[in-house]
Amino acid sequence: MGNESSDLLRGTLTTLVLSLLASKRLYGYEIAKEIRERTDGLLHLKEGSLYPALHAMERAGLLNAEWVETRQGPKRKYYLLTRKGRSVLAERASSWRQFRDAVDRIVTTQPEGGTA
Amino acid sequence: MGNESSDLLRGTLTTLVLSLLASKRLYGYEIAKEIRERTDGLLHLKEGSLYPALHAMERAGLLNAEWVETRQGPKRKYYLLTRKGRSVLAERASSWRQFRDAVDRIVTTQPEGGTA
DNA sequence: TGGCACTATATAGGCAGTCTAGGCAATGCG
DNA sequence: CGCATTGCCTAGACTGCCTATATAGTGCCA
Repeated sequence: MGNESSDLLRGTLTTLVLSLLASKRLYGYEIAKEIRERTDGLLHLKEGSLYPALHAMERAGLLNAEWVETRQGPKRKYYLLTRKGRSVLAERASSWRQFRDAVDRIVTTQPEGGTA
Repeated sequence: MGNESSDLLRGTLTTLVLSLLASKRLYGYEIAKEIRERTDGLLHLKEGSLYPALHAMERAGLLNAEWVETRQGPKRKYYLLTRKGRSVLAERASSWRQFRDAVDRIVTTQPEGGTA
């Protein structure tokens, strides 16, 4: 029945990215690393998911991008929230909490019961 | 960018159904209703999602089904957890909590910041 | 009698977001 | 030189939830 953690991630990835970018500008590779580290490896979005998502968010006017040369290594594409991105983040974060609480209302309840 | 609440649901639907069936046997239509009511309409899985999901879970050995005639109206197909279903529920519920906490570690943090 | 709403299950086909798998380029290290 | 790491990117596959539709029995009301 598919990859569970990918499916859980679905619909949350955008919210996660927006949340990280709320406090400081980050580049793609860094976003992936942050999420991995801040969740002890539990969440790790693949680059094949992240970059297209970033592009979509940019197209949707949620992010602005800016290329930055580095002294060493490849150049980085930094992203930061637009005003619209900030307001979408607020909505998204709110729906996440509602969704989370709704699920908890059903899942966290664990009464004893018989087995078939 | 698609239907957000559907995407959030993705990967959780199975867990929700298993959770409900942990306490008592239910039929499909009833499951949908319960979830809608217990979450004040916030979560409502469509029949086109629910029935195929139930079939898949049955095929996977998580549920047993049993047809029951009713005095009035169409007959109902009641589902109840198998032993395997119960153990999968335990795993699923656990990953849900881990996922939930991981997301909260990133999303719930909302520092002030400038806008682009 | 016809029409509608509700209960109840079911399926086919579509959509979209994540993944797999690959490519490109620069740096540093053994 | 080969390899790991950083860093970005894309095409195509996968898959689970969706829309839309079908079937069928019941009850209600005009």
